[in-house]
Amino acid sequence: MAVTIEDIAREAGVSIATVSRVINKTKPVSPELRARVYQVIERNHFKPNTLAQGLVTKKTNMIGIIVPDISNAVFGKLTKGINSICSKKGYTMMVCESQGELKNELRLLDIMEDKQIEGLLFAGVDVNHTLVKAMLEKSYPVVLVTQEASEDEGAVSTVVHDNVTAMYDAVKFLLDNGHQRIAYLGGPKNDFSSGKKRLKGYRRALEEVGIEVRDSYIVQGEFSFSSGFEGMKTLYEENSKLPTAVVAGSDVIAVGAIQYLDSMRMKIPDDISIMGFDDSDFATYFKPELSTVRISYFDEGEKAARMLLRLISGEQNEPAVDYVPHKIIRRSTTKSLN
Amino acid sequence: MAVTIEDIAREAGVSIATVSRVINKTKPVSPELRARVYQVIERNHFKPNTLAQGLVTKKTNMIGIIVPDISNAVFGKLTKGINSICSKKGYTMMVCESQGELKNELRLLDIMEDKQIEGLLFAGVDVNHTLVKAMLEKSYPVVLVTQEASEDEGAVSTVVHDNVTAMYDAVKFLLDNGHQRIAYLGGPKNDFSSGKKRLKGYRRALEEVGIEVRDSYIVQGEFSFSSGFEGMKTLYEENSKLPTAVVAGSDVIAVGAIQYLDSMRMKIPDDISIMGFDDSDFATYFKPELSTVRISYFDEGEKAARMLLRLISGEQNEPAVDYVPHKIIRRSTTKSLN
DNA sequence: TTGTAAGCGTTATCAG
DNA sequence: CTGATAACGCTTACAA
Repeated sequence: MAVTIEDIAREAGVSIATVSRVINKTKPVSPELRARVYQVIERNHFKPNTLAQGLVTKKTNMIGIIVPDISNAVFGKLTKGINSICSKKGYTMMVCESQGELKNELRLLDIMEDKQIEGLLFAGVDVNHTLVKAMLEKSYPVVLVTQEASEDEGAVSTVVHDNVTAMYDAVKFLLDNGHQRIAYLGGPKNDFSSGKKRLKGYRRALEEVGIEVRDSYIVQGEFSFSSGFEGMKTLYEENSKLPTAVVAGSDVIAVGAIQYLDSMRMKIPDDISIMGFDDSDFATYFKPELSTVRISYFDEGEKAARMLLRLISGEQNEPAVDYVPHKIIRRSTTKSLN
Repeated sequence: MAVTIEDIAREAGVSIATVSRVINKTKPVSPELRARVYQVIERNHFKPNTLAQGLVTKKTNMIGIIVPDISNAVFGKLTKGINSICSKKGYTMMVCESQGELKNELRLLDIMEDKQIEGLLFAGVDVNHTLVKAMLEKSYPVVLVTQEASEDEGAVSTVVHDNVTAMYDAVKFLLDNGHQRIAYLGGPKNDFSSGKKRLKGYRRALEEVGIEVRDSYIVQGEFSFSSGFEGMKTLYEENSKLPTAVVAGSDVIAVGAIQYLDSMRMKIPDDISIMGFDDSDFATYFKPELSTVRISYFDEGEKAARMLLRLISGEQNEPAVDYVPHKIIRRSTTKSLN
């Protein structure tokens, strides 16, 4: 069906070796032959079969990406960042969705191996020992992105933002603005980096200034609007003494909380301050605009992709950890009490 | 390095053909041998090299996806829908970003061919003759999704929502609610399905009831917040007689428009009604909640993937066009004048 | 039911 | 500089 290197060789009156050489510029070929071969290639729209190439060279120019949820904006940005640098280097991405379930993640790790990817970018929810072990056994290098490993720390390369410090800074910001009663409305308990770590940052900031962290001020749920709404409801109903500010585990959660407060006729930020996390696109779509901590997932994707490429090329050999900066964005859902 | 079929054969004391047979269940193998082979496979974690397999069988179990913007929520949903059915059937997705530029689209079409994908899902911006021609020349079947071809209609399979009717229905909804002066705040002029077609629906609805469509009520831009903001500004400043309602080409545009009106102290929906398009996640995140026309991009992705699989399996041979339904969602940014 | 061997489309080694 | 030819890892007639 498709035209092969052999067809070209025959038509150009040379050996397939020569054709291969002009394609890959791997060894000198006389100008005349080269020209002749190029002609025939053009005329026939010849494109080498990458499967055959990969079979012998072990280079497939494909990298894999595993994310929990393809349609989630965070992973969309991340993937875009990854793509921006990979496509530039001639790599194509195979992207898969794990739903954040270990079973799927393990299966995809295998599938990726079958497909002979050259490297993998992995965004997980809880990268535990089982997962790390499986990754280490694979034939390709992997870099964790967005989530560091929860066990076997440092065993596999990682590019993340510092969740502990990011949330610490958010709380600190509120503290500096005179807030004392600050609640935490976070994501899943079992989410290592975006759940546990952020909560840790919250705790640390409070403890550092000697404020007691009360359990009734901590609500964990999902990274969703409805979870933010319900969580805020819980906070509202279970605390006779309401917090003056709440830090949310994500912008969507923050917005859900705002809507609940709105339904209770609470004014933001006058009655209560709300701080988001991520700086999603929609953070400035409505009034009051959301104060939040900005994470550039696009940059994170780029950085991770660069590291993976270094690992693939052998330019880098040891696992490394790289951090992407975050930034507190003060907008209109937070108010100073000073 | 990796263990091959030959290693397995040797260790199990059978021929590689036998191993191949037990792997693919392609021909009967005696129970004893089968068991023995399975054992060895398990013990060595053997996984056949899919490149080698693909080279001979022409089946790579990979499909391609080309979208203008990976991080755009619409395409995120679409991709998720595609993935949901493809992964179920054992297909893996290669996803690429075209930025909506013809040059890139053409290049990616080629790359996909190199990679030996079995089929392609294509989301474009203007699928013109050049593009259609290129697609038809490829070795794989393609189905257009989200965008029908702007030329050579019907030449390549398509799964879309009916943009003309969807926008027609939106305007009709407003008309039925007593609005007479309705403006259009749309996407790019050069976007065939989401731009031109929607505008066409707008015109048709108005003309049908004998309302003159005035140019000053039509503003086209980008599918972005700022474009919605600026577009609304233009509408506001260039019309002494303001519209009582505006239909937007997307929810983001609508939200940008709302923010401009808000800055002008206009009340929504009392002073002016706004209708979005897409029914994005954030449509209900803030008050007033956005009235819009719902398109289920996830379903669209699923439907398109199913069609592609049918094309691949040969179950379907002729190009077909399939429509996904839309639905008017009345929420709080539109008001009845009746 | 099992094995042998001829591809699949390239690259790469080794002579020439 | 150029050409045979042996891999690469697997499937699939064709024989046995």
